[in-house]
Amino acid sequence: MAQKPSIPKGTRDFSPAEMTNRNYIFDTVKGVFRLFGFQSIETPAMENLSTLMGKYGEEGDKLLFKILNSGDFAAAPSDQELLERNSIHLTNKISEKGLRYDLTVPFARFVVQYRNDISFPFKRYQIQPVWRADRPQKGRYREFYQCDVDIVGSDSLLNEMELVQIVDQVFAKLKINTVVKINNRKILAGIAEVIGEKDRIVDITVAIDKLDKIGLEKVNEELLEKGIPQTAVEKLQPILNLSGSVSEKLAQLEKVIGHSETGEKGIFEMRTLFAYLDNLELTTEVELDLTLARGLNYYTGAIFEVKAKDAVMGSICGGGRYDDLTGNFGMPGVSGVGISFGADRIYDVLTQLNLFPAATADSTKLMFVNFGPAEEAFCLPVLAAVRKAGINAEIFPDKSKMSKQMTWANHKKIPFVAIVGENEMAQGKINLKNMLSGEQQLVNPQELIKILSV
RNA sequence: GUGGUUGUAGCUCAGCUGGUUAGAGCACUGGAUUGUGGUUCCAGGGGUCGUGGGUUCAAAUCCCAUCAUCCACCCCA
Repeated sequence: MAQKPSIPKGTRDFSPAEMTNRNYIFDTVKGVFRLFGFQSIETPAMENLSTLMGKYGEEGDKLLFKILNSGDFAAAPSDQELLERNSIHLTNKISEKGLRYDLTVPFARFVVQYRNDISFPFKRYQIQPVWRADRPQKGRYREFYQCDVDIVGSDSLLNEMELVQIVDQVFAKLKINTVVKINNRKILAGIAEVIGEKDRIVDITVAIDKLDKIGLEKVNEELLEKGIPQTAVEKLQPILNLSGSVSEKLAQLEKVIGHSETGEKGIFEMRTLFAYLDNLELTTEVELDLTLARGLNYYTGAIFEVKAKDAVMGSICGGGRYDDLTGNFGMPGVSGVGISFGADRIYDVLTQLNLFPAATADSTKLMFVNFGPAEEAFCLPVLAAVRKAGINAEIFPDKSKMSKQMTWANHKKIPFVAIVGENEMAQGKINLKNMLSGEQQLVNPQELIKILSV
């Protein structure tokens, strides 16, 4: 096969048709964000590695795309360092920038950097691509768009409530049935504390996160494998078996971890949030899921994850509260909470469920057939008038065979074609063809605009 | 990082246990219809069978390697 050009693994091109659908998602999301008082910002694709490293856990650091330093990067490391072949040390010498892994950490950096210009609480949204050096598979890309909304500088649980409302409204508009799973890192920390394995919180949460996927027995196996003592695993069992309503679950949980200060605080936060949510009219299902963990290191309070009920797909939306992210950049004591919509997974879900709207309001409505210079001269003023009336219109740029021009209009799904030749010009009229019905009618320019305006 | 799947025309794929000029549908180009697309009919162009090596009289087909791909695990949007 002849060599074909290609793009890197896990990246994609977007055709005009795909962009129409992607813009439908972005426009929907933006509309809801603005409705709740969020403002847009953008940050660069690349950040200093010092900004990104250490914020996402060990796994996250591995998945960062690093950018090779410009110039003679091979001169920087010493012979000794080159011989060591230690990738981590070497990376520090030859790369100081990386592509952003998410939008939350760059946002925290932004907040600290412009703290004097920002009036808190600061509510921003940001829709940009992020990059992860993951192995691509279904619903997983190396370049994908996140749509983030965050509030920073307020620890009110009203923010958590509004984020759930935003999720609810976005997916209601997109007509995706969803379930919002909510948990709290403080509860997870409380659990780890109570079973006497405070330092193993990551291993414990990662294991119990798999409860509905691999079942209780396998979770216990994994916990033991990771070196959690039998006694601790036993203490965990009542928590893994919790059932009932949200308040029932929380009451049972309180008996077990209530004497942990952190755990109690987590329970209080969840009670408050669910009390708020009870008073809202939500379309989406909301549940307290004590097995929800989420890998990102920086979460400290509520955590969210949203799944589409009718589609096979990982979470399409996720987020949570982070109390000290800005502290990493030298601005302690500022709490933030936010959520991120995965535009590409939402796209895949909408495709799976065939939920994209058929109407394409942004495409061409009228095309003028081109018969040559004389006809052009007649059509161009009419075309200008049509555009002035706000109607998307164009003229075929070349004088080619009519069937070619018609085929082109057809492929572009243009609903009306204006055919103007000698006969029409003699009458000062336009032959307007409806491409759906095939009907044609002779009209003057004013009538043309009137017909197309409806 | 670990395991598996698949690589044949622009796209989606067929090609049985190795056998002569490698096929189909869609797409494309031309014609039937020199001012009419979407339907129909006819004709045409387009393929180092991912790459490299091996077995064989003979390889798209069997073996090895390699690259790419998709899927699953890990982790995550």
